[in-house]
Amino acid sequence: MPKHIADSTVRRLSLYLRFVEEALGRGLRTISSDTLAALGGTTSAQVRKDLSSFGSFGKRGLGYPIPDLVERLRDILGLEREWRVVIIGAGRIGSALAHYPGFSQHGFRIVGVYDNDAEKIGRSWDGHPIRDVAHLGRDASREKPDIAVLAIPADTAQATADHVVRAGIRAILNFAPTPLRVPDSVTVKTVNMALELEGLSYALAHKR
Amino acid sequence: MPKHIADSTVRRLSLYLRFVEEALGRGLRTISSDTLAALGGTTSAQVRKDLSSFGSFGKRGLGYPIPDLVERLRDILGLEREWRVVIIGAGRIGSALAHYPGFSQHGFRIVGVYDNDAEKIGRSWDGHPIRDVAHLGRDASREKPDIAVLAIPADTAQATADHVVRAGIRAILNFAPTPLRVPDSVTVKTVNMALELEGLSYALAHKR
DNA sequence: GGATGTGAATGTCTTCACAGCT
DNA sequence: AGCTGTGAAGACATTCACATCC
Repeated sequence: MPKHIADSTVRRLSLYLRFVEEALGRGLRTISSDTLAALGGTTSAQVRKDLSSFGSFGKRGLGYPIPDLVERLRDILGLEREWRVVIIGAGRIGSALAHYPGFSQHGFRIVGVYDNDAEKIGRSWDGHPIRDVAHLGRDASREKPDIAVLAIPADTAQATADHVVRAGIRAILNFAPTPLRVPDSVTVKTVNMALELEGLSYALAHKR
Repeated sequence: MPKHIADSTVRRLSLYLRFVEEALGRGLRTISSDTLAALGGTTSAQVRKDLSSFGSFGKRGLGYPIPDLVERLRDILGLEREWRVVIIGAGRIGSALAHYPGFSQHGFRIVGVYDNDAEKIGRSWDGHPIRDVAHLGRDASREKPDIAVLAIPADTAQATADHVVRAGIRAILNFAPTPLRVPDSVTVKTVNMALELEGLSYALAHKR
């Protein structure tokens, strides 16, 4: 097991897991790096490198045994346990995420929903009471959330992230269109839809 | 102007644009690679490399003139013109995107909303009538959309993407949690929230 | 002096190609 | 024969460091 696994590798492992789970559901017994590569839009060498980072459990001449592979990938990705998630920003994005297929399926459980809008606080949101974000620290010491989803505007994102970090939460999924500064002990993934759109705009503007 | 600009570079350019626009709004005149690097979470050398790919328009000893930089970046990213967007899948994700600040601000205009659910077709969605996705080809020849946003489940995503490609649309923003196969002439960006969450899960599971 | 622009060095990720196991 | 596992090569991206210019 190497010191460090690249982000891009982890993303591919998640993809493989999805395909392998599907193959498992169809009752298949083994799957080859070639097949996984075709499904995941990569190459067989890449698949083998990715998987061999964590030990060799494929069978030469046959491929990877599917039940083993599912278990191994779920284990590597930390999906054998349940992660406790708070959503900060009771708006459309958080709602979309909460309804994402695979959110609860893959062990992500919403344990709290927060907002800073007095109009919203106290109301119900997809079955969860909306709490005041000012109480996050107090609640967190009791409920020990693992992940905070920031679904709020850019201008309050950094302050809220600081708040989240102080509450002892060590992972942030950031939908605010701005990078966040956090200590090394905290992991952030930013999903910036504006960047994706502008990437498409760039491609359209420059493509022959 | 080099043959090819990396995706990661384009993403950073989008970020820089956001910061420079903000600086412009505050009436600043120039901005240094150091300042941009701090805002964007990168290094000054990286900023200079990124910008110099498109010619040199910084002033040594001063930094980059902000109005020029805004214009140049908007031009590079293709944001001087309006892009016509269709949203396929009249659900929460599409709705969240449509309300994203900067969507219309940055020249992305929704020209059609589609679904395949007979219950939804004909209803109104954020002021747009929901149309039958079966009519996309016919509509597209008239309305010439540039970008299709796929906000639909994984199992129909590839077939819908094929449909979109046949309709002559050359850019896809894919929120379905699966990679898409499209011809080289079509650009796809996939936003897979499950992958981001699992990336956090991985980090939490492995961090000391 | 202060900040850019850029070749060279470094670091990281991907692809190749083939030995080795089943 | 078929397919994995993996060093070595190659491609790509980032960082360094310094000459260059305002």
